[in-house]
Amino acid sequence: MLQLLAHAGADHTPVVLTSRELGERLGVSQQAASRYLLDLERRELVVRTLANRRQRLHLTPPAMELLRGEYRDYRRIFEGPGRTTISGEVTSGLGEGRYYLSQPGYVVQFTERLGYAPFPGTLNVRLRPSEARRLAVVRDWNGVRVDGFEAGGRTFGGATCYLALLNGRRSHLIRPDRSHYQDVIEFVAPERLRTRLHLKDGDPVKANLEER
Amino acid sequence: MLQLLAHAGADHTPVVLTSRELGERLGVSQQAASRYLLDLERRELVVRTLANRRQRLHLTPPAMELLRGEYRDYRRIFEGPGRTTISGEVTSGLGEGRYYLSQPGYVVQFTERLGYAPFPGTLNVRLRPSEARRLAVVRDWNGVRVDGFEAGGRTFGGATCYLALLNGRRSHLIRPDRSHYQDVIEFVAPERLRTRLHLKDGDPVKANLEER
DNA sequence: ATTACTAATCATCGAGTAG
DNA sequence: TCTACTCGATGATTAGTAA
Repeated sequence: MLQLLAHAGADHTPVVLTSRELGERLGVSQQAASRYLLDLERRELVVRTLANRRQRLHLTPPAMELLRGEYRDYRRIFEGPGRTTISGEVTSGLGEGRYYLSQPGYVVQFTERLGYAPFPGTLNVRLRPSEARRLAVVRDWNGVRVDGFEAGGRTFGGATCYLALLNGRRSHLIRPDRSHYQDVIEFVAPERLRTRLHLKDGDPVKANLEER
Repeated sequence: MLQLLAHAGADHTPVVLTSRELGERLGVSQQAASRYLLDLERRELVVRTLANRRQRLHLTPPAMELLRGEYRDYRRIFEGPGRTTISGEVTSGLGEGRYYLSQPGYVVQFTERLGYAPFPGTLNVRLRPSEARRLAVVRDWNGVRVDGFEAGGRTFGGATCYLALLNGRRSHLIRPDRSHYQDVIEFVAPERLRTRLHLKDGDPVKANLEER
């Protein structure tokens, strides 16, 4: 149903579609289509405006995210896992990485889903604009999800992690859902990369990114 | 289930997966997973070899075609409809187009699904190798299907049609499932293109192909 | 351990119909 | 017309268990 609505354009503009039409295209009855819509509405995947007997439908961002996830899965089958290289130079952050990676809410998730306890701090890498553009494709990859949570009266956002070999060392690129910077990216690893790789600000680094 | 198997690599090599594992990953019981497999096997989408209690699974070509169709649908949502231009020069076929397009089995399907009664004959266009390569992407598009059938003791293969503007005229590129040539493509239209466009062998033509 | 049958349960569907 | 309710039938799922 979501796929059908997306094809009809409900991803970018409200679309008028009767439940009878939807039912026909889905091969189910009008009643079933109506129920599906109610269900999707309840799950906040579809927003409906009922103007005198005609419903206008449009898809919410979570619905598009869901469809994009499916798209990613199918693309992985036919195009294979994504792979790219990105290079930049080491830079200093504002100590935010250390702060976030000391939050238990993040630590348990990183440990469970990445398979290692993260060193409490991130390595910041500044990208040149051309490199930043190459990073855009990573958005369409299937990464390891880290969910947002609330703690101590504030909310911590979610992120997606992508396996990386940073100068040959196992690490993960972290992409926060709400990213502030575009030219600085952060890596997390089981060890302090700066020490292990003898890096200082301005040193060039190269990361091999792999999907999954 | 098919998607899951494809991800596990069952598209190119047999994979050992218990029904318990499959059930877990699908969020259903072991019994249900077993039933799904039996069903898929009956529909010839999965081939199973049961070696002493361990089943090895692999996906059949029809299953991959089914998944590819899904992939196409999702890609259309996020990448938009495909569009390309292809050029070549008019050539003479062997009169096969006329023969095929006089088969009622094809005529009714073309008429219903393309929206016009096809002129009984195709326009053949010879491509240079560089152009032929650009045609490869069309394989991943969603086209109009024309199914194969049997008539008069022989079988006629299926094909996929793609909307084209050939020198501005509405027509369809025909891609037979079992294509013999790679450098010659065929177009069908409601009228005799050769006459309407005043074409003779060797004349250059340009086709704007659009998905859907 | 497996796969898969049977029986009971449960969810889903469409017909009829109300608003 | 439209959406969406109730309800009986149909279908699917799981638990228990056999092979």
